[in-house]
Amino acid sequence: MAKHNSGSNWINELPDDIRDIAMSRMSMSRFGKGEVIYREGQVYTTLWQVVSGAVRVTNQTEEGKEVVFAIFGPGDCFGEISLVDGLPAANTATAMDTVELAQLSKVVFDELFLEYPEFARQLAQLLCGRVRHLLNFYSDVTLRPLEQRIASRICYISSGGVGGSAMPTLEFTQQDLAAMVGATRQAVSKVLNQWRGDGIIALEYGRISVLSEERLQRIADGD
Amino acid sequence: MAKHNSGSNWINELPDDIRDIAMSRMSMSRFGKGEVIYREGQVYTTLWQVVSGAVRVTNQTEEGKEVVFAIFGPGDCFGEISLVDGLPAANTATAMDTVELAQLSKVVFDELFLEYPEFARQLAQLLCGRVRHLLNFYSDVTLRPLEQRIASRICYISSGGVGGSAMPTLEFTQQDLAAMVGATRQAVSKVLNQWRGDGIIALEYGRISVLSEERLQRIADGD
DNA sequence: GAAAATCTGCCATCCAGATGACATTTGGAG
DNA sequence: CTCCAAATGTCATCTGGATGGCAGATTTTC
Repeated sequence: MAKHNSGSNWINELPDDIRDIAMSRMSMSRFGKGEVIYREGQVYTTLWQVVSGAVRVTNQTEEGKEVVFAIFGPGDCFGEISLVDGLPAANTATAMDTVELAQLSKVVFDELFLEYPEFARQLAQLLCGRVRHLLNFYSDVTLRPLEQRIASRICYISSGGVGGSAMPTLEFTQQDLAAMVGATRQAVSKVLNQWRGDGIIALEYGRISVLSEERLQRIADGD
Repeated sequence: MAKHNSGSNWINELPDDIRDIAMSRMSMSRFGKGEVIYREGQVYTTLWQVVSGAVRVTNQTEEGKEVVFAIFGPGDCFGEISLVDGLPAANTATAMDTVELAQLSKVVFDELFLEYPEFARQLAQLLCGRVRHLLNFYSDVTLRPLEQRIASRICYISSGGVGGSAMPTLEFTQQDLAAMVGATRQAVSKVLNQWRGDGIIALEYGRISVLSEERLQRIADGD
C-alpha cells in the first residue's frame, strides 16, 4: 500500500528553498519519557517537529479517562493550532519515550508566513488534513460499531496514520488504541484476540502487528 | 453572554479593502428546501457564504444513520476544505429551507490568497476554529455522558455555534440535535422533557428555546 | 536477579442508551 | 378545511460495551 500524504510532515514538503530556511532556523530540544511538551489551557508560540521518538496528543478528564487524538512520529509536526490562532491549547502533548524535537518560533513562523505564500498554502493544507481526520473520527465514533472502528483505525495508522510515518506494526499499547477509538481496554482486547485467532493480526507486549491488512480493511468497511 | 467569534464568518472579518474585493467578486445562487449544495465524494472549487437560510452539513450511512457536523446560518462560510486541498468533499451540505448563497470561485480565492497574506491568515484562523470544534466534539462524545453532551451542545449553539449566528432559540428538530451529539431522537427527547419540567428550556414543534443558559451550562460542566 | 510496575487475558455483572412500536400533535400543501 | 408528512412523547425490551476485579506475563528498575 502506498504511503499517503498525511500532511503532518509538511515542513519536509515545502519547496526546497523555503524548507531550508525553515530548518536552518529551528532549534532542538529533548524530552524524557512521560514529560509534558505542552499542556492544555496554556498558549504556545512554538511549532514542533518530531525528530526521533513518539508524542501522544491527548485530552483527559479529572477521573482519569483519556482520549488520544494522535500519536506523532519522526517527521510529524504538531502544536500549530495555538501558534496560529493564539488561543490556549485544547489538548496535551506528552513524550512516549525519549523524544528529540526541532522547534520553530512564532517570530520565524510569521516571517515565513508573510514572505512566502507557498508556506501559507502548506499550512492550510496541513490544517485541512487535521479537519478531515477529525471529521472521520467523529463520524466513526457515532456511526460505527467498535469492531469496525478498531479495524479502520489500525489500518489508518499502519498505512500512514495521523502522523505521516507508516508503521506496519503499531508500537503502542491496547490501552492507547482503546483511548483512540473511544472504548475500554477490555473491549479492545477482546476484539484483538478474536482477530489474532483468525490470523489477521499478531499481538506482543506493547505492540500490534498487522498480518493481513486486506482482511482488516474488509472488517473496517463493514464486511 | 457575549457572542464569541466562531470564525465561520471570516469573510466579514477581513480588513475592509480585502473584504470589499472579495464581496464584489462573489456571485449569488439560491437553493430550495432539501436541495444538495455539495455532495460527499466530489471535488468542489467554490467557497460558499450563507446570505439567508440555514445549511446542514452531514455524513450518512447506507442504512440511513446520520451525523450532523454543523448547521450554518447567515454570514457563515463553508465548503473551504475541498476548495483548499483539492480532495473530494468529506460530507454533504443540504439546504434546510430556501437558502441564498454567495459564492467565491477558486480562481478569485487563489488570487486573494497569493496577493494578501491577511487573507491567508484569516483562512488559517478559520481552519483552526474548525479543528478546535471537532476536537471538542470528539472528546465529548468519547468522554461524557449523553446529558452533558446535549447540554453543552445547546449552550454552544445558542451562544455562537459552529456557525457564528447566535440563536437563543434553536431552529431545528430534536432529530437534528440527536444527530449532532451522536444519539437517538428518543434519548434526546427524554432528556429535553426532563429539562422542560425543570423550567430550563421550552419546547415547540421544530424549536428549542433556552430559558436558563446558566443552569444548562452547569449541567454541561457535570453539575 | 529480585522487586516493582506495566501490560495483557478473561470473566461476571451492570447499565446507558439503542431499538422498535404507537399514539398524538403540528404545520404545510392542496 | 382537509389531508398528509413530519415532529414529538412515551414505553417495554434488548444489548454493546462499561465496570471492577484478578491472575499471569513481560519489562523495567535497582
